[in-house]
Amino acid sequence: MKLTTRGRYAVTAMLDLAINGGKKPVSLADISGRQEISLSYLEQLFAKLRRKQLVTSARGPGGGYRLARSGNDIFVAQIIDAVAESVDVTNCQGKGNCHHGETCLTHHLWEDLSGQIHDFLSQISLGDLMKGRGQRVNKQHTDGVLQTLSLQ
Amino acid sequence: MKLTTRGRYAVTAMLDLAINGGKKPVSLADISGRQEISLSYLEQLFAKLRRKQLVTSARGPGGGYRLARSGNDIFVAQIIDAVAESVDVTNCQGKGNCHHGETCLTHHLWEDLSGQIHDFLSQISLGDLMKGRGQRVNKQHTDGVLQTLSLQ
DNA sequence: TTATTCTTGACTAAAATAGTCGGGAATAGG
DNA sequence: CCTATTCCCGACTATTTTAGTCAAGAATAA
Repeated sequence: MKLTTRGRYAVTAMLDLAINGGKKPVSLADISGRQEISLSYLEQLFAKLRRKQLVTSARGPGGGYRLARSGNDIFVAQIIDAVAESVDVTNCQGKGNCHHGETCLTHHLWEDLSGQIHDFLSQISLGDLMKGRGQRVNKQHTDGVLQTLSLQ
Repeated sequence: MKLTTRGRYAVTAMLDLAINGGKKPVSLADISGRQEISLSYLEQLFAKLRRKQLVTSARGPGGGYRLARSGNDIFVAQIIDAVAESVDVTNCQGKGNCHHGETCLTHHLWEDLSGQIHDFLSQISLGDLMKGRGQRVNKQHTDGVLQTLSLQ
């Protein structure tokens, strides 16, 4: 899990799609205009989003992109994972010098931490972001964890 | 808030310090050896950690670094913030074309999201990471949010 | 038929990251 | 005092990633 402007672009573009997408698909040119992201760059991002089946496409005039499913079923973690290469965590693995040492300990701890962040972002959907500003969202999770998101 | 290997290095190094730091300070050479991080690179990271008062230093033979306070009072978010430059979020602000538009909306939503991640990482201390592997940590927060961290 | 829009791949510029190098300054121990 | 150790600091470099460009092509609605 990497958090950079790239992921921000993708989330922003997907949110634009969620907001402006009705029956008609939304063209990248429109998103590019509204969000001030380069068209060609958007093309690269949406190629990845499509491969991960987060959006569907339609060519030709009046074409564009649609969310592949409801915004309530698309989560921020999925978007970020789709556009960002996964972090390489193969730093000490396979080497002989970290069998029982500290390296692997801290290494795994970081992996766990990264997993926590991932889980956290897996709980926030595009729908949540749309409900958005000035409100509070309470979500009950399967594992009984109560998470209060202040999206204000 | 950016999550890259740089932050991982810093968290790893600080955790090494928390584990191996007793009465004696820990030298960067030791950390470099154990964690396989370049000494000069560690020097850069610790210069920032010191400026943010997360560690204290002692020069000369037998010198090194110490945690500035208990590991229970040093949080992952503070470490990452110390070594990573803050993300520039001044993309649309100050321009005339985003007064009431979508740009500012999504922009702020991302800011909020970033804040959520920050809050999340502000709840995990070095002490939590040390208790570590194979356990579960329950933390009760001031705002009444129950957060279950599985550090396994 | 044509304009529109996605699709793809190769390429480039700029920025961030990771790491190097060399010279200092402080200080514990002899 | 001398010396090895360790932090301290700034400049520099190589590599990788990011962001963006360009060009050609395929599908399709009107």
